[in-house]
This record gives sequence, structure tokens and C-alpha cells, in this order.
Amino acid sequence: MPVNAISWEPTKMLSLPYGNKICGSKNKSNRFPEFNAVLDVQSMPSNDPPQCNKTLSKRFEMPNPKPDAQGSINESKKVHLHKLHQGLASCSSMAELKQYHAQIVKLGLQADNDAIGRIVKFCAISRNGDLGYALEIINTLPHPDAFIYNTVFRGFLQFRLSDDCIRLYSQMLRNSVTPNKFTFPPVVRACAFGNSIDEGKQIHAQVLKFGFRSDGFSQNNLIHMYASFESLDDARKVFDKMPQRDVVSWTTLITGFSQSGRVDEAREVFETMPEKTPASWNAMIAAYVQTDRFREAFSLFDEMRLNRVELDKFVAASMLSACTGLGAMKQGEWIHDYIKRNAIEIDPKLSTTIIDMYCKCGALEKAIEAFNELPSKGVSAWNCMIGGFATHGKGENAIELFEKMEGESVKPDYITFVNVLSACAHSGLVEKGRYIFRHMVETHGISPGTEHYGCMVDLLGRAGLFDEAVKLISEMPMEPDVGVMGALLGACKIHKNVELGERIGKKVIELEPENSGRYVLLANIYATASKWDDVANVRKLMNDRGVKKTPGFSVIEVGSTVNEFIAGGRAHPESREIYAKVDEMLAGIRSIGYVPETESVLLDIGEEDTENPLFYHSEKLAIGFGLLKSKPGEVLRITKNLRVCKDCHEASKLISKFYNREIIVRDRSRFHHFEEGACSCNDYW
DNA sequence: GACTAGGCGT
Repeated sequence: MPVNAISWEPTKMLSLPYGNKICGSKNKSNRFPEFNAVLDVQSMPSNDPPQCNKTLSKRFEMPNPKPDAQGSINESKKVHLHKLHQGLASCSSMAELKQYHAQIVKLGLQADNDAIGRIVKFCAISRNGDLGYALEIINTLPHPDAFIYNTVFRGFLQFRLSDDCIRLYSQMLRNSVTPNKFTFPPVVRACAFGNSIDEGKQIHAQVLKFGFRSDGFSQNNLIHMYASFESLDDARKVFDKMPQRDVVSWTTLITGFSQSGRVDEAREVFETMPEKTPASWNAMIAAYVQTDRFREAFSLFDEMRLNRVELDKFVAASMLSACTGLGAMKQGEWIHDYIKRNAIEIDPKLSTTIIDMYCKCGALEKAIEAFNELPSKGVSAWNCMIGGFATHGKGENAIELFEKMEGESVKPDYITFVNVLSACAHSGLVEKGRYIFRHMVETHGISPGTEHYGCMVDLLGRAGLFDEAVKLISEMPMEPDVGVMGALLGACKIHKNVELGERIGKKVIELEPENSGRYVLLANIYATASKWDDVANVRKLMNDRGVKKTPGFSVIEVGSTVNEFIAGGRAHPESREIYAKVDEMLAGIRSIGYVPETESVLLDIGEEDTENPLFYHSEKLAIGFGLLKSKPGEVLRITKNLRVCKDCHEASKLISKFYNREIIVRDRSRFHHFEEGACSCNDYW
């Protein structure tokens, strides 16, 4: 995109409002050598209303440029112009716009800021605009006004061209155009987006010097800017110094703390808010959801309802996501019903959230129903539904839906193919996967990324096609990442390919030394080959590096309560009954052939004890609790944070047979539907 | 003539 050519002057720093405390690790210094000179406001008076310094004001002593050389616009021109403005308001394309522009030029108004401002506005910020054209126009104007500059700032911001926005701002000053209150919100946001810390601080100085200390919009954007620099102390200072804070100031600060991972401080701010809007409630609820603190999200949501605050689409989305996190389908269903009952707009984001909730809660049928109900389906809804089929091991359905999507002329994107390929991998559809991989490139012109390669390696590896998988990796145009290598490692585990597994395992561990799962996998590969010394070495390496195994937990929703279990845990108030039920359950399945499987446990415990922790894996406790609390025939839905271990998998199959129950377990990477002694994954996970 | 806060998935 063409950007104005500007000649720059030597630099000179100005003093900053808040010292230089921000550490600029992410700061890009010296990107705007011109900037400091232009932004020199040392000599500017700070009185309201905004003024500029003497040098600048000279320009403003000149009479404003008149629309035409002869003087004011005559009456017939005025009428014509009025009609033009009306037409422009409903203009829908650049072709049409250029015709209006031509007429304005014909009227001799090519330098008239009022008329040209409307043209620039369309180009810069309309959906069918052309920012480049706006820039060309601005370069031809002898005296573009603040409105025109501000409009183009917004245009730059829409395209995330923050550096260009900042450059144009300095050009505005060089052209002696005084910023107004609409100038700073977009310019400050540009600094935030571009992580331009030095420039941001200087522009902050300008906000004050130009007299916008009391302008809520400018100040709120400054809060946002410092928060995005993760300089919460400065954000807080701006907030504290504001003569009048509004609900946006509070909400911005809450989000700032939350996005810097300081959720508890966000809560403190939230608690002190004088009045709360749904946006403020949601900012806090989302803070909990984003940090997996789902229970706190639920309890805040209850509080919100007690305060008679109605939920809107944002709160609904956050809470649906909390339901997804906990596997709390009934609660999620309640929110979905609420959305429908209250005609809350289901936009593309909300629709993916709804579908994802049902998919991840194991209710594929309900997800399909929700998907079919959507009045219009964006690509993300299709992606989400295809991904749902994939994780449920319904590869054929995923492909069928993908073909339907193509049939309805919805353009598949990068993610679509990640999900379709992952569906092929989960269902072992090798030939189809190879075809889709080619189809993606040849028909849709999407070049494969690491995720696509990861899926292909997963697919080929699971099918035992190691040579082809290794060859594919060697052909990758980029470095294979840990996802790709991890997929190969997983395949080595399944097929007991010790030699390759050892090589890849070591590599993967070095790529991700803090991920305990990788060590466990390598240790298990050694264990299957009875290489006990190597098992011990991996374990020692883990200990030496202080890498802890992720504690496993499982969650089951019974009635309206969500119950969480950790392996061997006894924190549940009914733990005695639960353990008794688990013992009964294990005795039951032993009678139909259950033999505890110990292979997949990292052997860091004595032989004798090996059996017990397996008996009481969180998943078995959750199933025991489910059997205890649910009616016969009711489906048990369990969500687990780790992958199902081989023993639990075998046990779950037999439990489903012994008790004649359908059990749906969501693990870290997919779903297992246990029914009549078999699993939907065909023991292939 | 116009500006700022909160949501999803891969």
C-alpha cells in the first residue's frame, strides 16, 4: 500500500509523562527517527482548548482555503453538492465513489475538505473502500483537516497498519494540523497494537499538552495502551488521574490486569466498580474462563444473575466456554436455550462456541442439531462441526460434511483442512487423507502448514507407514515442529517402534523440555522393549529437570453438579461410597475377563503398588460416582485432562458391558464412546 | 462528519 513520502527531520526527545519505567523488551526502537522532532511539544502551551505552538499557528493565520478560487460556492453548486452528499451516503463501491469524486473535481471542489472528507471517509473505512486511494487523495490536498486525518487513522487501524498510522500522525503535525479529540483514540490504539512503546509515551504527552486530560475516549485508550504494554502500573496511573472515570475505564483496566495474567487484581478492581454493565461482568467472567478457573466463572455468573443482570451474547459465549471447559453440558444447554428464548443474536463467534460446547461435552447429536438450526453458517461453524466429527472418530461424517461445504460453495480455509485431515487421522482413513492433502493444494491453493503435516504424520504413523511419514517430514519446506515430531513419537509408541521412537523421543524432549507427557511417552516406549535402565534414566532426567507429571483429573456432571476427581483422591464428601463402588465395579469386570494393564504407567513405583493407582485413576472414580448417582441406562459423560491410559480404556469397555451403560469419555485429544464392551476409537488412539 | 470496554474455534 502506498504510504506518503515524508521528509524527516533530526531527532529530539521530549520529556515523558511517566518517566521511562517500561522495559521495552518488545519495543521496536528507532523505527521513527523523524518522530521526536515532529512531536516536540515542549514549547506548546498546555491550556485548554488545545492550541499549537507559535510556529505551527502561523499556518493557521492564513485564511482557510475556499472551495473555489472565485470565492464561496454559488447556490446551484450548493444544491448539486447536497445531492452528491446524499448519493455518497448510499455509495457501495469504489467505482461508484470515483464518479462522485469526479463530479466534485468538476465542481472545482477538489481542495474542499468538507466534500473531499466524505470521499476519504468511504475509501478509508468502508468495507468496499480503498485505503490506498484515500492516501492518494490526502496527498493532493493543500490543507487536509483533522477530520480527514482522523478518518485515515481509523482506516490504518482497521488494517492493523499501526506504523503507517503513527507516521501519518506525525505528518499531520508537520502539516500544522491541530489534533482534536477524535485524533488520539485511533493513534493511541495504533501504538498499542504495534507495541510502539516510545511513541506511545510521547503521544501520551501530546494528549496532555493538547488538552485532552479530561477526554474519556483518549484516556481510556491510554489505559488500554499501557495495559497492552503490560505496564499495568502506568495503566493504573492514567486511570487514577482521570478526573472522571466511566464504566469503560474500569472495564479496560480489568481486562488489562486479566490479560497480563493478574486475574486476582482484576477481581479487586471489579469489586470496587461503582456500577457494572454486562461488559464489566463479562470481562471478569472471561478472565476466569481464559485461565481455566471455570468454577469461579460459574460463581460470578450466579452472582451476576442474582444482581438481575441479563446475559448478552458475550456473557453467553464466555459461559458456554466455561461449560465446555468443565464438560457441564446441562448448564451449557440451559444457556443455549436462554439464547434461543431471548432471541440473542447468534453471530459466527457464538455459533462456533455453541457447537464446540456440545461437541466437547460429548453430545454430537445436539451439536449437529445446533449446526443445522443456524440461519447462516460461517466457515468457522463448518470447521467446528467437522472438527467435532473428527474428535469423535467419525471420519466419514467429517468428510461428508466437508464435501457438503464445498457443494454449498463455502470456501474452506486453513483450519478446515486441519480438521478434515485430523478426522482422517482419527479414523485411519489413509487414502482419503492423502487425497485431501493434495486436494487442499491443487484445488484450493492452500499451502500446507505444520499442522497439516502433523495430521498427515499422525495418519501415516498410526497406520504404521513409517517410511512414508519420515519421507513426508523430510519434504517439509519448514522445520518440523514439536507437533509433527510428537505425532511420529505417538505412532512409535502404538507400533512399539523402539529404535525410531528413541531417536524422535529425545528430539521431542529437547524441543519441549518442560512437557512431562513427552518424557512419559519415551519411558513407555522403553518399557515396552523392557529397557528398564533407559526407563530409569528418563525418569532421572525428569527429576533432575524438576519436570512434574501433570496431575490427572476427570470431571463428571451429574444432575446439576459438576464433580471433579483426581487419581487416588479422597476429597469428595462421598469418597467412601465412591471407592466402594469402584471396588465393586472392578470385581465385576474381573469376572468377565479384566486383567489390569500396567504397561502405560511410567514405572516410577514399586511392582507391588503398580496395580492400585491404576484402579483409582481419576477416570475410574468418575465412572464409579456416575454409576452411583445416575439412573440405569443414563449415559455417563466424563471429561479428562490427559489421554486415557490403556488400562482405563480396557476397564471402561468392560464396565460398559457389565453395567450395560454407554460411557462417553473426552480425553485430551479425542472422544471414546464405550458401548457393549467396545470403543468407538477401535482401540486406535 | 467521528472515537474507547467484554466473547469462540483451529
